Amino acid sequence: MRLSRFFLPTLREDPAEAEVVSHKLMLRAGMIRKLASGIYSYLPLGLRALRKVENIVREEMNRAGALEVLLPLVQPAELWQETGRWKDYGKELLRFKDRKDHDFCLGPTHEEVITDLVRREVRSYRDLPLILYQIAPKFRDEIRPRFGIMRAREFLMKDAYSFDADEEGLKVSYQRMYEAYERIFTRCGLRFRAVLADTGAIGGSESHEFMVLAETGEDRLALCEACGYAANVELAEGQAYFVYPQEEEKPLEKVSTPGVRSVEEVSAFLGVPPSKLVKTLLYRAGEEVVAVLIRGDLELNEVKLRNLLGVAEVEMADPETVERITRAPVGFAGPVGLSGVRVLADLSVRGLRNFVTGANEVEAHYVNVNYGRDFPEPEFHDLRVVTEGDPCPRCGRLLAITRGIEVGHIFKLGTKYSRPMRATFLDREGQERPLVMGCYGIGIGRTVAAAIEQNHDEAGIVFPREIAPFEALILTLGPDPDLLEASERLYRELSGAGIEVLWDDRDERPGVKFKDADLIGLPYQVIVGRRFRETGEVELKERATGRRETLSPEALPSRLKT
RNA sequence: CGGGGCGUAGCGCAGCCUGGCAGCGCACCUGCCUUGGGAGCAGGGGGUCGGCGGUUCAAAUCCGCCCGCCCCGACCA
Repeated sequence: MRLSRFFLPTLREDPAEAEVVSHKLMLRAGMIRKLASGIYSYLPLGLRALRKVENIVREEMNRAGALEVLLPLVQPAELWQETGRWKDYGKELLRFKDRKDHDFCLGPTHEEVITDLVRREVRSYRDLPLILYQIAPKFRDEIRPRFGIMRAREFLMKDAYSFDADEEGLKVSYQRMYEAYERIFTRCGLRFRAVLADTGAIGGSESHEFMVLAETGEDRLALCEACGYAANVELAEGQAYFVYPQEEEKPLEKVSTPGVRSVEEVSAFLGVPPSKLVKTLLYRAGEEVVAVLIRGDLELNEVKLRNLLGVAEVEMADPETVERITRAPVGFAGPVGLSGVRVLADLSVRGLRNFVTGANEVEAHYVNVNYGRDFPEPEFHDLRVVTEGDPCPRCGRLLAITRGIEVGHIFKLGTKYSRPMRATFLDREGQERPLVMGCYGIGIGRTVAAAIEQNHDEAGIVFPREIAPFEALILTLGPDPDLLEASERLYRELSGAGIEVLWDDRDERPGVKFKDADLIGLPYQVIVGRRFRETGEVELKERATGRRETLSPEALPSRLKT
């Protein structure tokens, strides 16, 4: 492709709207443009990178025995009512009516549609296992679209669904997909980890997320280098017991703490470390309000709380509720004398003696609080976010916390959808049984963004070879006819050798061409300039390393093929 | 949805506080010149100042309402 005929609007400056590198670079490199919040157009260069990832995914899905289909984006409400998700999915599901006033939605995911398809066609265990997938747009009306294409509302996703006769079969399908995912992200040139994950709104029993390791990732991961344990901190298990020194119980004392509310303030005011404080957090879970006690220096894990309470959603109680229950403004809640709510406590509180809590009274805290004596022993559960240096729940060594970008997520669904939708088959004994399902997603655009997040420098993108929009860029430095002629010959030869090559034949000065070349980050730059005039040779620059070599034009095709 | 910020030429921004010519850099067009890291000179085109309403002799600027976008939190590929 000749650059003079290509559509590549590069930007010299960072766009004001972009914050993270991948977003800035994708805009600057002319890969994407925004149409509305979370809604993007792909320009030719961006689309080529997207297609590269898409093709890797397609190849590996096919290799794993999955079959490609294409499912509708627009879906009737009736299907979603069958599984109850028309009510449960919330505002992320974009709903609308057609001209006949029938309810529809844009598909944020396709469990309902695929289950409907399969229940109509699959009758027998002989048809199983079956894995279907598609690579198609999804629409999720995200609360806060972010980071460009990384969290878009409309995005391209690969979603696969497995159907098996039993749990054993599901295990095999799941493993097969897990391995395909490892191959996919490896081929995309990414450093990633598969981690245990919460199943969230999709549901099911077991789940792994594939996380690209990057500082800008929205997720935190707990990793144990000793035994390989890896989990999203959302569900990484906190250690069972903290061992506290045995202290004598001291007498309960109420102290005045004027204007002092937060853990830091109380800690500084009383001269007591945060780990000697116990926070009392009030949460609303549906109709119920619960109080959760947790050590002052630790963070409550809302996912664990949600799963413990068996509800879809928990949220911090609003100030009015806090005041009604504690009879004090926010900042002074405590377990002593608290009534009318269920009191839960993180394991970090077990065994802790003589701690500090709010006194349920304006500007007052209790010191030397002890459960069992000053208030009833609470229910202890693992409710905290694990932190750096926590022991690994498997082997007890220290956990490290890193950040990651979720590019893939796989779930064992079981019969969560097949049962309500009555997707059944007849087993060998002629028994009707529900299909056992799994589902497997990959964010295609997100994978491109994550790859850029992980592979760039000050000058621009450094595309991993397998997903680069082109393999090489020929830079013709100067308007001389002989340079142009030689460049064109090279361009034809490389193209003819099956190498995807872009030729910067624009009438621009060398500096402009070099800057754009580094910005768009193709793996190789072929420089036809001064050296060619002198010796008839061209220069090959590797984008990733900056390494340059000089060689004859004839030697180039075979050099680039290795 | 809560909190913070921003909307002025294609992009990046100044002007707004203190009302009175709509500006700067880059990009774009023409000519000359230049060709190994975003050249130079000369000339030129491009604006509902996010929208609507109000105040005023006069509004980008002051006031009100609305819209859009970005960032931080809860959701997710």
